Amino acid sequence: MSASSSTYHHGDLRVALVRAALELLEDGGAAELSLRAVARRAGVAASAPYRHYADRDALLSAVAAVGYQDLAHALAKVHPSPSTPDDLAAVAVAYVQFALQRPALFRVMFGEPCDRDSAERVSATQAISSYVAAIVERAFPGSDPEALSTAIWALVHGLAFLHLDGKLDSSDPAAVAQRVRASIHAVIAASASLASPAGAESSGRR
Amino acid sequence: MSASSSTYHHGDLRVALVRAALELLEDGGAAELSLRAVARRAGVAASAPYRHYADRDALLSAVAAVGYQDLAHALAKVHPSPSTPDDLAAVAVAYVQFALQRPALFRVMFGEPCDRDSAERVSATQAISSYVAAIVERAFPGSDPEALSTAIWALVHGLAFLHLDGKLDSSDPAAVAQRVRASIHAVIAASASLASPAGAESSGRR
DNA sequence: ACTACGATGTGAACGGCGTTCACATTACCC
DNA sequence: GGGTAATGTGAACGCCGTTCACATCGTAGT
Repeated sequence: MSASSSTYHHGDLRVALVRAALELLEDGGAAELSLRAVARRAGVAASAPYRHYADRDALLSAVAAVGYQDLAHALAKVHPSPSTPDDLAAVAVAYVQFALQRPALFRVMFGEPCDRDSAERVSATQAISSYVAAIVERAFPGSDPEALSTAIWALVHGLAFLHLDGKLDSSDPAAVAQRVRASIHAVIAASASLASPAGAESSGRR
Repeated sequence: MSASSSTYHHGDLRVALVRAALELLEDGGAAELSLRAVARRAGVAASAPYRHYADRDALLSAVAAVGYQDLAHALAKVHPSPSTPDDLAAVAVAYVQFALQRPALFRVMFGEPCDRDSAERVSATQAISSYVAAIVERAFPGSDPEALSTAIWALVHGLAFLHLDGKLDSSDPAAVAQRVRASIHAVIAASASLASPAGAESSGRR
């Protein structure tokens, strides 16, 4: 914005760098995301970012934090408070679509052995985890929320990565969505049958 | 081996490079895996690898191919022909353990936007896919093998990545195994109840 | 208003990287 | 043995992350 155009001390390099990095991620692979390229795009010298970020990983963590917020927003937009199996499937489709539409950002968020200590990352992870757990508890009140939410998060996350890496065909978005829904519905049917004590013999327990 | 020790044209640089790369991956992060470091470890000039591999990605693909074989071997060792839900859970635990024990190699295999055209990678992917599908068909003959095997592969793959990235605690191997088993059993119970509602043999727990 | 100081940006430099190219060396075929 | 293709070498290019001395700017204290 023009708010900072008159300053020769760039104004707000900290956020400008994150924005430049996001722009590079959008229209180019993650391979082209170098500190020097980000600085170039922001119009500063290659050494300027070090006044605001300790190293490249610190900037990447800030970028990832924005990614987590965007992902959370994309999921929330599907349904404010998902509480049925179909809601859950829709959220899962949105998760995978986010990964496929912004693959480079998704890899920055999840792909690399990043800083575990980054508070932003840890809290974002817990946010996702509790978000999934909340859906599971609403949709399947009788189930073990711990195991079921872990399983569902892993299932959705795995679907995203397998499509991203070309292990599953991602050329047709509709087919991808259908595949995600089919996978989710399998898990969902299971938990439903376990939650309702009516068909006791169907669960095969004990 | 000493078989190639007398040749000044190194003998078999092609496989020596892959072996050097694997050694570097084992006792160092994936970050230290540079072509120059691999060449150094193999005792040749930095440009020598280009006589055998088009570029760095080509060498990485060869390394990944070995990783796929190792993974297949590790899974087969758990059970030669898994056909019950418990067998499937054990295979899933082995999959996640492979990822945690050889994280750098696992990332090379699955992490990056690698060459899709590499025949080795494609066939290895199909091998894993059909392997999972075969287990599913044996264990759940009445189910939709397509959807169910996709879901299970994604579930296991997602569990591996979430542990690898620290999104799930991986400090205690036993706890990890328990978590994997719990997740798998949820899905398994569902498909079993769906596949064979009549013959409810006790397939729930070990 | 002037000055001193801390915050911010610059440019050059270091070593490492992937990759290329001309050149040297070796293995193999006739 | 001599020619040829395969294989390894060393230097070079441009890019990378990172550091450091230095320049520039906003601002607080007087």
